[in-house]
Amino acid sequence: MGKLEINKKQKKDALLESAFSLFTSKGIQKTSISDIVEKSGVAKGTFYLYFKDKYDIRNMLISHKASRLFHNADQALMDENIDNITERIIFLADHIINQLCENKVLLSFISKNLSWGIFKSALITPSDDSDINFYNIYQKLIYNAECQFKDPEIMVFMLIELISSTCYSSILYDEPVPIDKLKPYLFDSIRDIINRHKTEDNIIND
Amino acid sequence: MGKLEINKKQKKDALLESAFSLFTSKGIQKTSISDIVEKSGVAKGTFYLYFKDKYDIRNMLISHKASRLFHNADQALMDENIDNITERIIFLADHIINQLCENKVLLSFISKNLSWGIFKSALITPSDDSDINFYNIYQKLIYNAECQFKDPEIMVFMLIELISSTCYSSILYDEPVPIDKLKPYLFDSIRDIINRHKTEDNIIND
Amino acid sequence: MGKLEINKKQKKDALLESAFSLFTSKGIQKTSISDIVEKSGVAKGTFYLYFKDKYDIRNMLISHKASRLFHNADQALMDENIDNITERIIFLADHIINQLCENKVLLSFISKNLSWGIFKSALITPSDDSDINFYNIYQKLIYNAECQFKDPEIMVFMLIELISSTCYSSILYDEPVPIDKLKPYLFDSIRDIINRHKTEDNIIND
Amino acid sequence: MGKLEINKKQKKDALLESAFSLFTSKGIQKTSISDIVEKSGVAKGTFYLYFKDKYDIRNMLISHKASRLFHNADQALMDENIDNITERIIFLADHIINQLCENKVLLSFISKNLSWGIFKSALITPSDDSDINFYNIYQKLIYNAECQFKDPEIMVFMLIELISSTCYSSILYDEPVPIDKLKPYLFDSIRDIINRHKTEDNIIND
DNA sequence: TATGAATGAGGGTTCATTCAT
DNA sequence: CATGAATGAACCCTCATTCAT
Repeated sequence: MGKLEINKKQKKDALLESAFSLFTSKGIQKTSISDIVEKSGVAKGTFYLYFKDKYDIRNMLISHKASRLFHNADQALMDENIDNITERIIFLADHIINQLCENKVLLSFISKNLSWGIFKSALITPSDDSDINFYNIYQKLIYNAECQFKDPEIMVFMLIELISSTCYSSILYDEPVPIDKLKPYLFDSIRDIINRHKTEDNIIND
Repeated sequence: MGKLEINKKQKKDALLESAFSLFTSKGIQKTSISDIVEKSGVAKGTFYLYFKDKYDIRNMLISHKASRLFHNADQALMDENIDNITERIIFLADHIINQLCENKVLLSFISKNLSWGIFKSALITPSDDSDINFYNIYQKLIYNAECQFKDPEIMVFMLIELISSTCYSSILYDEPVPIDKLKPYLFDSIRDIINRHKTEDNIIND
Repeated sequence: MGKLEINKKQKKDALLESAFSLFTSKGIQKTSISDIVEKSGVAKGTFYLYFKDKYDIRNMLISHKASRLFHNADQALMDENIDNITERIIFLADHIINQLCENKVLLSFISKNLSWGIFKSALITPSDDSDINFYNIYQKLIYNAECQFKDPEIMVFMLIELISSTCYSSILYDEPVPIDKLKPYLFDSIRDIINRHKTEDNIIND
Repeated sequence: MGKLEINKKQKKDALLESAFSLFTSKGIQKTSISDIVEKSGVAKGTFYLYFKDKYDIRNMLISHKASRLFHNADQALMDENIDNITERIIFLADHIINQLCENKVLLSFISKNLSWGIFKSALITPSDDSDINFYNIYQKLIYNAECQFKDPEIMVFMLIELISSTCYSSILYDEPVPIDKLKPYLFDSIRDIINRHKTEDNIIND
């Protein structure tokens, strides 16, 4: 990579990092492009060399940050030896929840956006610097499962919506209870949802 | 109520209705106070006699509109004769979902805001023109139930988060499936969540 | 007129005068709205209370200034006693040319714009503060003439285009000759054009 | 011409052609140097190796395009056998008008600029790639005429101003009438102007 | 010669808020 | 109470120009 290319990457990364920092500290609406370039130490025009507008940089950030969450969880799953699909999903959920507990600003940033719409648009399209995306993980899980599902897409949809919306309030505000108190109930519901989608000859009582 | 007071109420109502219409048609961010007062036919300064800013009027609207949803569902429930608490909750959920299907702009307005945080701030505080609020309905349901629950607040929290976040995508975008296809799965999950919270001596198989 | 209305008129007039001064001294392209409001001593937002943009204020100025030119010439014509339509037109042309000689910045401002297109859009629509417009003068001239014309609109068109485009260069740059040297030729051509449009039974040798 | 010189000429020509295309399609004001270099497929800095700024390239274009108009008309005139100076001028005017009718974007580009000022600065100075210029044609016409003129420069000035300003409106907007309806009147006026400039012993009645 | 990333001043425009009427 | 003209800071974005490569 030439000197110039390194310089460009540094500029873009500086803008992404500054934007993330500002978005999470003062909110997207209150963050201006002036704020971002000032924090990045580049000129205003430089922003427009790399991004269309504020929402362009936001989408890139969400895509990037969210795919990292899933990638990390998936990596950790590989080190475990869990043969049960239900427990594999629980493991992934738990791992992601734990990452979000450690990184609350990230949670508040992607939180409400980490729902179904974003999966289709952001996670399927691989981010610049890696081949990881949510669909690889999803397919590996479902197709390698020891049992069959009916409407697996609905199942995943319900899991993601339930997990993301309950965790947001619980992790960030301890409302209605802290995440550790919520988890048992949440994992029970995850199991219920999965079981409801198993085809009849595979029902496993847990 | 004197002529002057009626006049004041008319102005405030006009502002609320105009704001709702604009918020739902062009979004809150893109709606300016100029827009609101112009549509209301009042002067700009008048806005500040009734509301602090744009977000003040938004909160009043959410509170008002959401409590109407629950109130309508509760009224309809009274006409039915359902003795089973689980099915009473299902009935309420179904009724609210149907209202939102009929009124998609309302859904997109309160949608993501119709989560736990808003209940505490908006629904508990009774709105100006009625005594209805969510807590009345909640208490009537839980305390008159034929069985006992452990952690009922967590149960309600999970129900609301699951319902509101899945319906948003399903009703508005038919993603991942239209609401009619989602409902069976959703109601099953609601039943599961409720059953998980019943104290052991009350378990009812459904 | 209330105090407030006087104040408003003063603001608008200040903006118009400042804009005219700047347009004529540094050109329309180089004049910014910041320049105009600064010279007017009003806030930037105030500009947008009265005008849509820079070209809106330009059009108002052209319309206003051009109609004044014709009005002045027409007033002067009334004091004369010229019964010949050709010489009445020459008198008007001469008077307007003289006004433009006295006011070269005005010439350079409306100059190239003072052509056919502008008559239709700007001069027919009466300006705010007077009923004068070009069409009144035009009709008075043509319909009260002692003779008839074929295609009078083409005649007026050719006269205006010839006069305005030749005077621009001659008055402002003495190119190819100063206006006083040009006038005899110009007036001869005006007479020729008018004669060409007289219906046959009215030809007057001059 | 070396390979390098050919390359340079290609770059400059690409810039000129791109600029002309953009100037005529979106206007000079709205065309940026970025637009020009992008369309040309050269780098931004390269523009400044050949032109000072946007107005520099515009002037070169006007000069080049206008001289082609006159050159074409003059070439066509040579194929004719018109011994009358008046009709030779009419022929040239007609030919140029016809070229402009065929190429309205060219008309709108040079239109209002095709007046006296531009002849001195643009047409007298021969363009890079040809010896043609307006003054050759002018001198050939006047000095080879079968009669003498007084103030021939004023005559040409008036002809050009009359023709260019009336044609602009008539060809582009059919205002006040389409060019075909205007031509008879215009050519009559051209004849009148020429006749007025003939020295007395040469007057030809037409 | 040629490049194109970087600049940053300056453009037009919006709009929440104030306050004299 | 109600008005709406006035404000002016702040916004986003463009683009001519430079200069290290």
